[in-house]
Formats: sequence, structure tokens, C-alpha cells
Amino acid sequence: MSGNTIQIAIVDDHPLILEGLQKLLDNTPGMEIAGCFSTAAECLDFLRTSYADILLLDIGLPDASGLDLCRDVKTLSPSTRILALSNHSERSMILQMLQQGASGYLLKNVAADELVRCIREAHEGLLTFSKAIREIMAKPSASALRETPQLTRREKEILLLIADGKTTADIASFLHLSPLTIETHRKNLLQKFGTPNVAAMIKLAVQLGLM
Amino acid sequence: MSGNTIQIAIVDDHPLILEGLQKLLDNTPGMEIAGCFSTAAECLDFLRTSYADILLLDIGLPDASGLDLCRDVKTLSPSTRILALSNHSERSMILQMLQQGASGYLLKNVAADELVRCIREAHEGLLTFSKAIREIMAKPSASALRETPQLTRREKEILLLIADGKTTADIASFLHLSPLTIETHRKNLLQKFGTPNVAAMIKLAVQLGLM
DNA sequence: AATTTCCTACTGGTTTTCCGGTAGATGCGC
DNA sequence: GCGCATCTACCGGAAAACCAGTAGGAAATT
Repeated sequence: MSGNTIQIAIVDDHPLILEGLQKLLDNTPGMEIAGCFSTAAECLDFLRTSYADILLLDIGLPDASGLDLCRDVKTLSPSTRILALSNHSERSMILQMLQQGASGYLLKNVAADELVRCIREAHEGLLTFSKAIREIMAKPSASALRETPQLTRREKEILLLIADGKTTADIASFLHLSPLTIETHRKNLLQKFGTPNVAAMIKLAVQLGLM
Repeated sequence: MSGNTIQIAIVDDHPLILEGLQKLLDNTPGMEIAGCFSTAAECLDFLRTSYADILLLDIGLPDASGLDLCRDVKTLSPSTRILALSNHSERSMILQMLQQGASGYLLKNVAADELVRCIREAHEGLLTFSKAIREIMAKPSASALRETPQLTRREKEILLLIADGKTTADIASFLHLSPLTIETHRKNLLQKFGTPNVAAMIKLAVQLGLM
């Protein structure tokens, strides 16, 4: 697989960036470009037959979302470390890429030496970020500060059970309560979240980290 | 607020750890212990009247979940940087703490100099982790590799609308399709996710990063 | 050309949720 | 002791979701 040089694949639909990265990394000792692609499909094709230690992945590709591609790459080649490259820096996107198995996240305005450092760290099996990202992530996010409905103990308990796919009757017998009681709690939950039905409520609850 | 020394608060229900941290940090130049607490309630009380630059937060407290406390602290004192301290190192917990606004995550077996480094970095407004955590996070997670159901374009589209709280009728008129068609898609979605109802499906979908 | 997948649409029936109330018991804080 | 929040429980009815099928046409793949 990997010799003593780090094999790097790059996927980015912007030709200039692709060229720039290619030149930079080819002239860096210990690193080697294994392939350059401008679409998700090409990139996945490559990984079906060849190997890369690191994949620099532009998450703004035209033919697939960064999240999908990240997941697909990890399925195809779990040991390839993915470094996400992006122009935007929304916390939620960063967190989602990490959830999908990315090993790091860099803004595209990253300095050359910082990029090289991040590739090295990712190759050593470490999570890594450019400094700008570390600053953004350490700031309290608006979404984290979004007021979470104040739930009672019972309500939290029932919320979890609902999210597990239990029906009112299931929950009632599980908690040894009347189904009517559970219905009341369910009703209050929907009201507190301000959502019209459980689908929207569960989405909100998961995004707020309540599960 | 903060002078030239970093004001540190600690909350941990394990007396030994509390003592150890206290001794260590009090003997570190540039750092000062602002308060030590063994329960979430005490900690929140303190923050209502006093200030800390950094809060070392044990996420295994008896009287509140780490996530709840993190959220409450951030609401009470948004500029306090939270460093999560924990014995367990599940990816999902780490991601959730970050979502709630934590500035870093350390395992309790962290070395003294690493702890000091992390506190300094967090105080500078940077996201920071102990090395063990960076290793764990860079590994492909089981949950990320959990096979995501293969959804068609239509199904993804409808999944998002369902998660937004739209009813079958809403979606049908929005997409100019028969409600019966939407029902079929909904049914297929439930089957592909293997969930008994939308509540469980939406939870899974959000956790898989599909939203 | 043949096969598979996807999108569309339907039948008919059961279960569950959703909505609008009301209301007694308990425990907690002021 | 009084108020407030919480937990419990109920009614009746409308709306929506859920289940188990069938089926034709379009599009992509082989």
C-alpha cells in the first residue's frame, strides 16, 4: 500500500486549485500525488482499483455532496484518511464531515506549510484542523445557544422512547402508566418544541444533541 | 474579567481528581483556580455570580449529563471556554459535546503538560484535544461505516420534507404528485431504514448525517 | 433486447397520532 | 399557606400514518 512516501489523491472541481495543490505537494519531500480528479465519480473509480493514504476532498463538488462522497470513500477504502477542503466554515458542516469519518478539515485559504503539516498529522492517524477552523469551532455556535426547550425528566424520558420508534401504547406499558398520560406528555413535547408532528420534533431534538 | 492569569473552574465528582487538578494548576504560572465543585448545581451557582475563563468539566457527573451542563454553562456564561474531561471516549459523545459548544475534549489520563497546553490553547480561542482523542476521532467510526440505506433521489427529497414536519398531503401538493405516490415513497423509506415509524427513521437519518 | 430500478398510482383497511379541552394529586419554593 | 410546575388521567373526534398488496411506464444497465 503506502511505501515511505505519503500517497495523496485530490478531488476538486476548480482546476486552478487542483493545479496549485498538485505542484505544491509534488515538490514536498515524502509526498506523492497518486491522482487528481474533478468529480466525485472519477475519484471513486480511482479508489476502486488504486490506493491513497490521504484524500484531499473539496466538499463543494458539483456531482455529489461532500458528506455523501466522504461516506462512499470510507466504505470503499476505510484506511484512506480524508481531509476536507472547503471555502465555507459552518460548524454544522464541519461536525457532519467528522461524523462521516473525515480526519480533518481545512479552509481553502490554508497556508502551504499548514497544509503539509495537516497531511502529515492525518497520516499519523491524528485528527487535524487548520488554525482558522480551530478558532471557528471553539466559538460558541448560534445553534448551540439556540434555546433548547426546557423539558421535565418525564418528558426527556418519553422523548427518547418516541425517538426509538415506540408507540404511545408501548411506552405506557413500559412505564406502567396510562396511555392517556403518555399522550399528554407527547402533546406537551410537541408544544414545547413548537413542531407539528414527531418527525420535525425528533429532527430538532437530535440536532440539539438531546439524544 | 480575566486579568493576566487564566481563571479556571473545575467540576468533578471525584475528590481525588479534583485535588490533583487543583494542586497541579495552582502551581502552574499564569493559571489560577477560581473554584472547584463536585456537582453541576454548585458549578452553575458559581457562574451566576463569578467568572471563569476555562471550565474543566467532568461529563460523568451524578446530577446532570455533561451535555446539559455544557449547554447551561454556555447560556449562563458564553465566553467561558469549556474543556470536557472524561473517562470514556466514544466518538458520538465527543461530537455532541462539540455541538454543545465545548472548546476541547480530554481523556482523564491526560499528562500534566498536555493538560496545561490544552488550557492555554482553549484560552486563546482554539479548539483543542488531547492526543488520545485526536487518534480516536481520526479513526473511521463504526457508526459512520454503518451502512446507510441506499436512497433514490426522490426518496431523499421526500425524507427531507418529512423531517421538516410536512404531511403526506403537503408533500404531494408541493411536488405536484398524488398523495398515494408520496405514501409509497414513505413506505419504502421506512422499509429501507428498517424502522417502524418516522420518529425512529428521522432519528437515524439525522444521526447518519443525511439532513 | 432484456432486466432491473425507479417513479408513479391505486385499493382497502387498521392503527396511531394530533388537537382541544379538563382536572385531581403531589411536591417545591416563597 | 399559596402559587406554580409536574405528573397523572380522561374525553371525543379529526387527521394522518401505517400495512399489505398490485401495477404500468420510464429510464438506466447489461
